[in-house]
Amino acid sequence: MPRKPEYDRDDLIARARDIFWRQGWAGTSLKDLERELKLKPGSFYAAFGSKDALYGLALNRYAQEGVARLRALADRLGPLETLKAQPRLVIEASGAPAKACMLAKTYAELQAKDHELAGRAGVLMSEMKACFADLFRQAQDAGDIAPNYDPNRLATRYQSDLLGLRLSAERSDVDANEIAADIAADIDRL
Amino acid sequence: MPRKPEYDRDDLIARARDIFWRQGWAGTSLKDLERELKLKPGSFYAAFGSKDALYGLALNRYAQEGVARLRALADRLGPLETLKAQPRLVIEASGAPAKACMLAKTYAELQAKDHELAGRAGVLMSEMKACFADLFRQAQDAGDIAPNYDPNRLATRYQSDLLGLRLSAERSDVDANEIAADIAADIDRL
DNA sequence: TATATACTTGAGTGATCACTCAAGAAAGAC
DNA sequence: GTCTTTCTTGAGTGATCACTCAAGTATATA
Repeated sequence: MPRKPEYDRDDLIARARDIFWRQGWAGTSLKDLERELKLKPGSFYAAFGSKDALYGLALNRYAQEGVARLRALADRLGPLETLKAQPRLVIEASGAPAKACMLAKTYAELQAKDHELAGRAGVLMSEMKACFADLFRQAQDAGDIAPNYDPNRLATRYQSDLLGLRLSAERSDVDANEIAADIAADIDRL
Repeated sequence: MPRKPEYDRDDLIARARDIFWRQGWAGTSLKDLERELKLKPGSFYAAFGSKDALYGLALNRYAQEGVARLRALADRLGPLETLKAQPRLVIEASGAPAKACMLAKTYAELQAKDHELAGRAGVLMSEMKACFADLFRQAQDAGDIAPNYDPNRLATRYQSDLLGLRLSAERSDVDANEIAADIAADIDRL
């Protein structure tokens, strides 16, 4: 009997993710969202409940797609080449609204407030770290990386490097391609 | 003839820096500042003009003290040992209000808005990068680092690594000491 | 002591914040 | 067509934002 919504919910979440990713949590007002999503306040709150709830959905979507992209890459290239390619790919992503990692930006912005979304971002970063550790482990099993390294430690350092790289890539006075190449070169020395 | 202010301006700037550093630009309200600095709005605006102006002073102070600390360290340890010690020191700093770099947090938060303070943060990061490049150059001149490396490129990568390290150090699921040790170990391999 | 000068105080400004809700519009079920 | 259900609309909520300003207070100089 009911009427169907005029919007595509998944599409709205993806668009919201891009806005939040670029502008941050405090930097994005409901006015911004209403304008970009073409939703009046009533529809917005009927659909998502709150700004924070939508941010949470956007964050999950961001992380989920990141993991999916990494796994797809690993299926094509194998673990070692994936780890070597990721730094370059992550700063090339031409359609992305920002170079820096949305999880890191969220964590940095909201952690001091003990905001629930910071906790969520932390968990998602941890899951991403686990993905990297898996790849390092697989590369080790394949004999591409010396067996004396601890894959968890490698993953921790690798993720830290990626966070730095992606933040640096936002700067105009930094050649992020050089950093990406140097990170990839480090993988080869393991 | 006039009356003297009851506050120590330098001390207020340092305290404001700590608040901004921890909570960010949007995350710090004038109420926060008035409470922590024990200043009524009238005194605040007479002293600093605006929230942004005080943030600018705090940012300059942050960068200036960072450079001073690095130079002092270099005088004691020499360039190579300074570069090796810095990662550990920067995440140890027990009195600091946050592990992450205030310049990076400012840049990440405000760059999308084209805020003047983001530009300032970028310039200050660039100056810091130049300091690192100087140290790499000096270490090269001293024969501690092979001469075929480009000190500017080393500095870019090093700063990127430090940004990642300092962001990672805010996370409870990451052992930042391991990352710091690994960054220092990288210096030794040059 | 008298005066000039600046500092302190805090109520109050308009703007914007996230969010609500009642009324109107649209579409499937009958 | 009629009814029921949901979606859309947008004016309006109280709270908080950065900021102002006039009145009161303290102090160094004359």
